[in-house]
Amino acid sequence: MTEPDEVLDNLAQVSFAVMARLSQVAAAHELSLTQLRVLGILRDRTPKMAELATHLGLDRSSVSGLVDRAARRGLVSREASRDDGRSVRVSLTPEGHSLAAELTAEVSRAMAPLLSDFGAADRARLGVLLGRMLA
Amino acid sequence: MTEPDEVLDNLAQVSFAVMARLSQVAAAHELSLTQLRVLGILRDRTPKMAELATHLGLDRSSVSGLVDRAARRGLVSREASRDDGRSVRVSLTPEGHSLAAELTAEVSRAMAPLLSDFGAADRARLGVLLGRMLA
DNA sequence: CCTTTTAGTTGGTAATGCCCACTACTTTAG
DNA sequence: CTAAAGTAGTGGGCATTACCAACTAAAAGG
Repeated sequence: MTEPDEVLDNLAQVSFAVMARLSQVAAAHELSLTQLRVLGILRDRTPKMAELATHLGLDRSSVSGLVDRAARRGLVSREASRDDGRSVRVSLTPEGHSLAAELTAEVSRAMAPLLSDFGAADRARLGVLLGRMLA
Repeated sequence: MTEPDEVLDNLAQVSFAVMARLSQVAAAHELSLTQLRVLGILRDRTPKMAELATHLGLDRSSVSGLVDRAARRGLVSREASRDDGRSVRVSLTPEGHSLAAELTAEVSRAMAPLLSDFGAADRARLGVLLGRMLA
């Protein structure tokens, strides 16, 4: 009998639940999940295209189009690097910043129900365990 | 100051990490994440199209194409319901079943590193906490 | 019956994300 | 210093994803 690993199974299930909620928040603002991620990443970074691609786990060419569309909406802007004439730095516009802030709040609100019946101690425990997974 | 909720933040991060690993497994078999999900769902179910759509959180029309492509690869098959001439039941072919089994194993293998420095007690604790989120 | 609801498919559209080829700039060698 | 090799980003071509709206076929209700 193939004993399914319950922890991993739950982890996958929870991850899908999280993604569903994130997608919903994104969709409410006419954004894809990836665009949401981009805004999240740019909230405290100003990476080159290639770095952004690495963060997202995507091909550089995919990020080109992604940034194109975000720029067309006035959410991000490209600035040429002065130290390297090839690279481009991507950053949030003021508009992008305020949207990102709003999205952060909405994401928290959307995810909170997942922990609705968690006390402070359990939340803390979970936070620590999840944190160790990111190490 | 916007105090970021660390638990939720970690949860989102971990979820993205899980998705990345799942996508990798899927891609290694020329499947999308959604196709992987379909195979997972069909492993212990034989739903109608509409039920499958609900499970995936997708539009019925999206599932039509999804099943089309999976069927073209010989992984799933459609059978007309006899009790309802409109509905269609989707099920795994033998080929789909063996692929699904293989994928299950690979998914476990791909996700395991996330818990590499977890002892049995921590794994159990995490499993319980995650399980409560799914209730 | 005849109308309304339901199941599924089809067509049209936009976005995603890959690979490959290309340009432009940098770096390294010779 | 110049030629070759490498790196950054873009663009085209492609299949897939997923939406909506319109459609066909079957079922249910009046």
